[in-house]
Amino acid sequence: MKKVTINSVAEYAGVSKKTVSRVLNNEPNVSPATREKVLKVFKELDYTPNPIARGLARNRSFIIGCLYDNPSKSYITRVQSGALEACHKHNYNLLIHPCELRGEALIENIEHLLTTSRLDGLVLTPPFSDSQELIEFLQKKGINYARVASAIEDDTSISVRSNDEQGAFEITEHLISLGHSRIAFIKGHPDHSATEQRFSGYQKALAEHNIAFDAELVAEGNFSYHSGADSAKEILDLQPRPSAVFASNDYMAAAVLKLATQSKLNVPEDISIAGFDNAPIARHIWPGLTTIAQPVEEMTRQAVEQLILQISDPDVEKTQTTLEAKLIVRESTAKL
Amino acid sequence: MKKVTINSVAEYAGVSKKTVSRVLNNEPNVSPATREKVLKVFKELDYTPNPIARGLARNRSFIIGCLYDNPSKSYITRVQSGALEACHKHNYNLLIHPCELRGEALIENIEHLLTTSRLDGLVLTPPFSDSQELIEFLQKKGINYARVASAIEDDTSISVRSNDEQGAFEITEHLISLGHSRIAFIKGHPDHSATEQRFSGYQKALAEHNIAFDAELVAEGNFSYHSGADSAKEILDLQPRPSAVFASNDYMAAAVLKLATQSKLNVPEDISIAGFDNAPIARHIWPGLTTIAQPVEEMTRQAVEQLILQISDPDVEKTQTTLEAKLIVRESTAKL
DNA sequence: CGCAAGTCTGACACCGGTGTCATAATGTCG
DNA sequence: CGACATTATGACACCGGTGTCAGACTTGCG
Repeated sequence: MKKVTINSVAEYAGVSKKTVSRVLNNEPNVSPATREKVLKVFKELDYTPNPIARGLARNRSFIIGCLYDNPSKSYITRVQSGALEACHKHNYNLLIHPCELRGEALIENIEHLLTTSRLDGLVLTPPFSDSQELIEFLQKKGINYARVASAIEDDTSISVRSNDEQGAFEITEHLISLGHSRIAFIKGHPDHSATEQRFSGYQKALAEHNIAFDAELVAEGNFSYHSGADSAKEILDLQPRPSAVFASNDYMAAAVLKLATQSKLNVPEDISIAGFDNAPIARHIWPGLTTIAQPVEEMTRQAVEQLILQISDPDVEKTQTTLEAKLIVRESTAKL
Repeated sequence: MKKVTINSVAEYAGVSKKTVSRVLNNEPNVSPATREKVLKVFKELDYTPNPIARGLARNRSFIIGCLYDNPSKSYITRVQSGALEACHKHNYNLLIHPCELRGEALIENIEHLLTTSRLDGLVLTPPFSDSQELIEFLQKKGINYARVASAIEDDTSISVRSNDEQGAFEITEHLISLGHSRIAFIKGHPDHSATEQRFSGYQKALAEHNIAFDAELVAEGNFSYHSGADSAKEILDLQPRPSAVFASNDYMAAAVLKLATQSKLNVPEDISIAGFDNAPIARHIWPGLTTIAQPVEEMTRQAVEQLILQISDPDVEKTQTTLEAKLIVRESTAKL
């Protein structure tokens, strides 16, 4: 099968390759007759323009890279789905690149990524959106990027986040309003800025309602189901047992629920459980988890939209947006 | 910031750009002194080769595309993870492209994908790995591809699958060995070849043990949690109620479990439930689901390995591989 | 020492498109 | 109908690399 290039099309149609290029890009100043003729040749020869050549000439790849290092599969797919929506709308594609924040080779890794594929921009999801080192590197290299769900204030980059502190405040307040005062808390991964935000919301709600903060009730997790299971063990063994548990995400909350159920505790009669994120698992288990719905897709979608805007016009102002999180009450929390 | 190209490096180092290119690609026939000199200039100017220009000259993008249309997030992330492992090993990157099999615009969609990004190859996951139309299109276009988890026999393409029929047979036999004979079955999505395979394994196990097949016990699902919930309703209302349910994947099984628990049935005492896939949810809920572990990552990894081999040497033979599925017994199934 | 073989290097075309600019063809208007 | 604006088209350089090939410079060996 012979390759069909713009040259063969031009020759076959009896026009210059520039004219073919004009038809290809719907540029003006081509007579209808010529345009028709060229379009017919496209069909006849089954011509497909070469995106690489195009990219070289325009210095664009129309590919956005998505960086993540996150144990939650559902978070990742939600991020991807939001990013893809924005990409496809603007004829971009999405390349995914999971890697480890802690690997000392992070910068090398990203450098290698940029050497093997030219990317027009990068979406940084937690914990990368919080990595000062990475951000400085990208700025030095002049790579466009957008930060998703980072609490770091920085008006020199595009950033879309949701109000984690407020969400954590609300769900803690929800538990308090049900009569709970002995509320355990499971923290997230220390590299994520959301971890501090959620913890702070929990503490503020306690303070607001004059409940003394008790460090004994706080367990260290890292957002993974497994870490939730470990923390659950600690918490359920406390004397007296807390009447409610607020885990920093739904996976850890699901782990608490599983262990509680295994231990013959009834949820929510014996203990209330709340999560965060509104991951699919929150409604796939029984009882369904009371949680905070974070607009992950929407955050990522907006971030990528902004990023693409930025790519096509570097002078556009870089905006910072904060979206609202929403309390979702299901069956896992009840009156004390 | 001025762009650093191979030309500026060559000029600065006082050599030809071809020599720079040689150093870049570790080609022989460069004197150690020259090589050192050029490498030093790389550092000094902070030079990064342009992957697009490279791609144009070599007619390669070093990007593999991954096609999917699957409601299961965990399946998708497992596919991605296997594909990424193989890609990174060979310095390829992965571009993801979810799209709808049923959209009448499938071919156009893929054509557009190939027009916007030049991909060196495509991994087809179910249901695309079963789409004759797509496969013919790719062959016509001369695009390399590999098929994952398709039951279609076709020795002209790379294919890696697991033995779904055998897996379904084993899990059904497991239920039978526990004393169950009234075993309900929830089918998967009709577009996936696995659906027929699993159904057939179920039927064969029944036949093997002289249990009459009863069409009333079969519900139509589509692999989604939601469809599982609908089917669960039908099944739990049957008179007499089946003593076991085998759902074609874990999401649908989880839906059955949730509805059963809500209906005050004890699992597995009152009803046994089995799934398929060993998705994370199978061990995140209580009781844990008895299921079949499919080596999804490994299948995809092998498929992409083969695909990359194919890309670098078109004469390599296209292989078909079948991997084993494995029964995992958890708490959701018990003696009648 | 002389010649063949091997090592290094650069000139130049090429990959398949796009941007710039000159020029030809056509249209407008007094 | 001539002067001028507008539209249509192509020649050519260019994007930033790689492949081919020729020529200069070393080396080995009879």
